[in-house]
Amino acid sequence: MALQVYNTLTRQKEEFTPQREGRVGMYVCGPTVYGHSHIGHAKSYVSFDAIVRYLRFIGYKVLYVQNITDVGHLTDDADEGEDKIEKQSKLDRVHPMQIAEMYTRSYFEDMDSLGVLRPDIAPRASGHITEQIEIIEELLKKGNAYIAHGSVYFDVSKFKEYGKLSGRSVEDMEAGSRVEVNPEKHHPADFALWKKAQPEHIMQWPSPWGKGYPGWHIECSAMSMKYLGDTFDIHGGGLENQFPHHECEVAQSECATGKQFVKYWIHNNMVTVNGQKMGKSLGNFVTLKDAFKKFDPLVVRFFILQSHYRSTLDFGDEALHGAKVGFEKLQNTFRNLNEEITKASRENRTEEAAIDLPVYESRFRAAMDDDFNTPQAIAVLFDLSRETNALLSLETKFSIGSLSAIREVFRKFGGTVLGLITGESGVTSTDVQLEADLMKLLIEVRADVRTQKLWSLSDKIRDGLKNFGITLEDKKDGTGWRRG
RNA sequence: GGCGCGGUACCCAAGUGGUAAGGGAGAGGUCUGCAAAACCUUUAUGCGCCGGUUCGAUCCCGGCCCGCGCCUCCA
Repeated sequence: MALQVYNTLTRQKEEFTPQREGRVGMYVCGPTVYGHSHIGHAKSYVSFDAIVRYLRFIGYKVLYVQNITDVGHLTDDADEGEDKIEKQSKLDRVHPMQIAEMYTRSYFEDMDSLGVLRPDIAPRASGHITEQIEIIEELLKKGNAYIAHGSVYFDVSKFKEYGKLSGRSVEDMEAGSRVEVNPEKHHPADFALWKKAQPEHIMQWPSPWGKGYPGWHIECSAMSMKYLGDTFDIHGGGLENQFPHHECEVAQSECATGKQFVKYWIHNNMVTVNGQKMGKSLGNFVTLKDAFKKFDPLVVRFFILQSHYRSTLDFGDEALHGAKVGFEKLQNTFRNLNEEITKASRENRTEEAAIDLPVYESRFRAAMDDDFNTPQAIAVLFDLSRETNALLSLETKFSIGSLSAIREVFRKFGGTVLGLITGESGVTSTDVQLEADLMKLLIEVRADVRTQKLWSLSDKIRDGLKNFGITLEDKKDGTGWRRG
């Protein structure tokens, strides 16, 4: 069964076949960096992270490009309003590029915490002004755009396929228009490619049409095609950007090149809070930095992957708590398995565990092949977890070989693909080593105390450690400990 | 008004034309000094409502109700 991907362009699942065998070019709309990232960003980029990881896992060489929007994204109607970055810079009384730089760093910091692999290229819009101007010139040359008072607009009437991605027609939009039409535009659906800058505008660049700055949509066309070619395999982004942003990208790109822009469009759904969309303009958003104070970033990642990327995800404390406990269950299994492997390495065991790992592997891959169904893939991991726990609780002690085989499956699927299972040492810093030695000593002392049945003293140690965030677990063959 | 999505147990959330994954919470049990962890058993005769197609529908079709998204910036 080959990989099936839901393509917004055709509104159905399709077998995934990249244009060049073995290689995938993928572009995902990145953040506009004028504030800290929120849960919505997390859902989007964690989802695409899982997609990239899986594509690589099944053997594709993926070039993953994700832009940073640091200019041109306006606060209001796509062709009016103020530049978001510049607005924030005025509020904070610092240079716009300082705002962009600060929140770009903040963004990557949060994504790193979530275990999101960095894109291969993270181009800045402000660093690609010339590429954007080139496309605009091409569009003017071909008659797909027009100049009005120093600004340049895309002429929607010249692209008869406008609306094919979002499934709407220009006529439909006129009827429901809620926004006052910019008088410079020939048609309400026309959109800005280049905006003339007022003298006080900080971010402006010279262009054939005078000083100005680029419209929002053009940056993605310029940067994606620069690094991935005129036609590339996957373009991803949030559902709310399907229209107008992505529709405009298609229009301007295909008019400029005369070729198909993107083969597969992948849109991820929104995060809601109490059933309502979470958005910057609604003021009900939760920043990741705040969320991480209450929940481990990997718990947030797990929570996100437990629902499908095309479903909405309702963010709430109760649900997050459920995710926390479930995630810990998975981690416990993996830790216990590692401990058992350590023991097995010191003993001569020959018993093989009867566990059908290939079945787990094929179930996992079938889930991911079906439009990246991470919730189902995680369910497979839980099934494996339960069977592993059952094996570990048996009297029989299994060989290091059969235990390691199980660990490999956890590492591959839980680690490499889903990015949930990380760590398990390899490198131990001196602090970690000291901690381990101290814990070993404490546990030994407590064991002595317990043989003398001095329970209150024994519990004092356990309760005290609990206050430091360390949990002791007494098992048949000794006491284990963990953080949390 | 136009376009689109969803309504699955107490909560989160997959899914299939043949009788409902997984996680959390709850209940009972095993283990244990106790706790924690883990394991076993259990928890929707039912998948918004009403019709239709079918041997059979939660899944297909039609209608209705409710919620949500896009059509203005947003991942």
